[in-house]
Formats: sequence, C-alpha cells, structure tokens
Amino acid sequence: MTKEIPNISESEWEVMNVLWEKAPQTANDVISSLQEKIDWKPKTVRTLLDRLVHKKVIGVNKDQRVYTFFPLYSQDECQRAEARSFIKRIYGGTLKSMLVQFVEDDSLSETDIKELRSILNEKPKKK
Amino acid sequence: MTKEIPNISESEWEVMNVLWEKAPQTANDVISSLQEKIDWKPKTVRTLLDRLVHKKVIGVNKDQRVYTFFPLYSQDECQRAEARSFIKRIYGGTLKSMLVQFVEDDSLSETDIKELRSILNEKPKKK
DNA sequence: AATATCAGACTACAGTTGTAGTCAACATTG
DNA sequence: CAATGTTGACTACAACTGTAGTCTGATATT
Repeated sequence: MTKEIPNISESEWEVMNVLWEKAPQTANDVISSLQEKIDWKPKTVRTLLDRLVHKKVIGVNKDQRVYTFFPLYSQDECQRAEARSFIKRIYGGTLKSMLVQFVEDDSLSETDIKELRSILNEKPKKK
Repeated sequence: MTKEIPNISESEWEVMNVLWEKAPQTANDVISSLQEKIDWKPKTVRTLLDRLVHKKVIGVNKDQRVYTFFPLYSQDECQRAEARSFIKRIYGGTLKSMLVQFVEDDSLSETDIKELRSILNEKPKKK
C-alpha cells in the first residue's frame, strides 16, 4: 500500500538531497555538505532536520551521543510523487505537454534530443 | 528583459488556469468554472484573485462596476519558470533524469512513448 | 575540578498559504 | 423609498516555511 509521502518543502529538499547521497549522517555532516552550496546558518539546517524528523520523512538514530539521520523514503518515490503532482498542476496532467514545451523551446539542444530519443528507445518490454 | 515572475501557489495555479483559458473574466465567472472541479467557497476564490492581483500576476479592470481579471503573464512563461525550478530542485537540473524515471517506470504506456518519440522527431530546424 | 564547547531541545518571528468570514456601499426590487 | 442582495475591501486565523536564536546538560580542556 502506497503510504502518503508528507510534503517536503523547497529547503527541505536540499537537505533530503544530501541525505540521499549518503546516509546515515550526523547533523554536522549535513551542515558541511550544504554549506558548499547554500548560505545557511548551521541552526537553520538543524531546524530543517528536526522538521523532517517530525514530518516522518527522515529517521533519527539516537544510539550514539551524536544523532544520525537517514531517509525514510527513497529519492525515487519522492521524485515520482512530486512529479505527478507537479505535472498535474502545471501541465494538466500529461508529461507530453511538458515535453512539447521543452522541445518547441530552445531549451533542448540537438544532443539533448538525441539523448532523450535513445532513452525512449531503450524502454524494455513491459513487466 | 525577463521580468521575475512572482511565485504562484498551488491554489493560485488553479485560478490562473481558468484565467488562461479565457480572459478577462469576472470573479463570478472564475468562481463558476472552479466550482466544477474544486470545492471552494466563493470567498476563497475571491481571496485568491485578490492575492494574485496583489502579487501582480493578474490585472484588474475596474471600469465596470463588476471588475474583470486577466493574466499578466502567459501560461507558457509561467510554466517554463515553474518547470525550470522544479527540475532543478527535484532532478538536479536535467529534464533527462526526469524522463528516464518516467520511462523506467510503468507510468508511460507504449502509446505515450510513441507520442513522445514523434514529438522529438518533429523538432524543426532552429528558429 | 572549573570552564569553555557542543549537540540537542525549545523558542522566535515574520511571510505565505489555505480557507474562509464580516462589513460597508451601491444596486435591484417590491 | 425601504428591504435585500451583490461586490469589493478588509479581517481572521492556524499551519507551514524560511531563517535563525537561546537555554541546558553533557564533554572536552586546562
């Protein structure tokens, strides 16, 4: 049964992304990773971690003195959930209309298009 | 110069979608359209319209006694803006990784894939 | 042991969002 | 014209977000 994935806010996604790269990690690990790309105070990251725990999106291991955090959902399932709702809201539900837009636009180079094409071709037989 | 498009919240998108279908429209027009798909009180829609005006995402014509509202940005530019930030946040920036996920998944039928393929093929020479 | 340090717990605080409600002015109707 | 209804203006209010800060007890340091 597909459990409801709680909403993950924009900032929280940044945190999740580092936890998906490697887990478990201590708050400090996460803080360091983020410091390279975002200008947040350590306490800010801490708050985000706490909130994610509270929302049950990540778990905490309190065995050690310094806690470690780890995701409770795979990146894949979270991405799918977000993508579904995003496409529904913004493009009326079909990935197609989104792709059309990208193709019509110049946002895709010839190379991109070639890549996409080959991805589509690799689609293996149905399960 | 590409002006910054203000953030449009989830509920606000619903309103925008009806305004993009047809504009200008009075608050009542919008309320009627929405009532078919969403269970909101009229006042709720009103608030969303007001907020969108305040955010300068839509404009108001006050010539008549009953105001009419109209978008200040095209659906296309708003979609692009959302898509860009979405893909960046969720998929690390590339449409490709998103498409890969959809293809690997069973979320795309054979037919969908065919359609997407032909969309990619139709890509005409550059502007 | 006294002290400086650090992690975790709790608190802060304004802006955004979802979801309306109240009030006042003008219009419509009997 | 008086009662009523319709519109727009303003208000409400809690949850969620972004972005931290303080307090407290356990640790590491001298």
